Amino acid sequence: MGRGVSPKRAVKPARPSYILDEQIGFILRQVWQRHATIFAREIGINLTPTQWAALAKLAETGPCSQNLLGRLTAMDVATIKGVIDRLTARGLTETSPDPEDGRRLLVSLTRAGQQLAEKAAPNALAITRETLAPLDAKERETLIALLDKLR
Amino acid sequence: MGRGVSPKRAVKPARPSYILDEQIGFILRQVWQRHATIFAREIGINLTPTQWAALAKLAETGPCSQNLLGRLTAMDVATIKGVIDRLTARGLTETSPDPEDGRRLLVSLTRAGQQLAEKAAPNALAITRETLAPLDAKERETLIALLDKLR
DNA sequence: GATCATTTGTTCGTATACGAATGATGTTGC
DNA sequence: GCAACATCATTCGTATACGAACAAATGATC
Repeated sequence: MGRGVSPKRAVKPARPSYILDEQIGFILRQVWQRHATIFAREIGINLTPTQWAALAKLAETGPCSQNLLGRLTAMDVATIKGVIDRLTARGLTETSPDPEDGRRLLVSLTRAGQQLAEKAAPNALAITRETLAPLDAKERETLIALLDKLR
Repeated sequence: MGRGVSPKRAVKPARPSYILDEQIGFILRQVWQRHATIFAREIGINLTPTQWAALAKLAETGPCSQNLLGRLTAMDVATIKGVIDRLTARGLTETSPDPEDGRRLLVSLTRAGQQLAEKAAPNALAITRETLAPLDAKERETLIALLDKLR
């Protein structure tokens, strides 16, 4: 049925209106996956991207409260707690109550955490480079600028 | 130590070499997060981006094996199994052994799944539009082209 | 200074993610 | 036909993610 009805335009080829592979969400997911793969291979020590974000941010800004660290690293309060719990269990971070605010939990790097952050930073930079390797300098700049508008 | 050694260039201002917010991985994470937030608000039905990817792909290509569906939607075999299990429990997909290959588990949309996919597709397109709303047409095109190189 | 709203942190429940190990089934080479 | 290999699916363990509900501490307001 529906075959040869009219010579005018027949039935629409029924091209599905939604193509997953063309959607920005799916593309972002795949690009992130590729980056995560590169990260796992190159970071050297046993660290996830999230754990590294927390360590790097602590190294960058010094000790801060757990929730603030979560905001600085774009993590939910529940997520940052899990991350810090695991880093603390590994002796890379330590926590103490904030004397100035009884609600806050101050998070800081241990010496081991500091040393690891220093050791891993070059690898992390290499990961950034390798992720962007398919692009030339101008393309990299353009991409970052465009993504910045979508943050 | 190292203080006032030479008047030539003194001590480097110790600007940390690794700035989290400038790294492509962190930027990608934040952009993805914004997209996920838009998705959750706009998709209408109770669906995660991953679940929608599975439904949309099934609607696009018809029934296929669970692992192939996972590859088409960029999911690990363990992940796609969880997704299909939950979609099947909700009556949106169904599975059956492949008569041609005893290893395969054929996944297909139920009628309810089909109807939901049709109903959600416009919302999904709107999500894509809203995610890219901060960019004009040319910028959108450029961004997609650059991200495609990084997939 | 008592009340109310905010902030901080914890916990629970659900849903991705993915590496690794395992077992069942297919395919290929010989 | 069978041995080596690849593919498919399941399961386990660990680690994000995040909404929601909760309790403790703080701040704002009158």
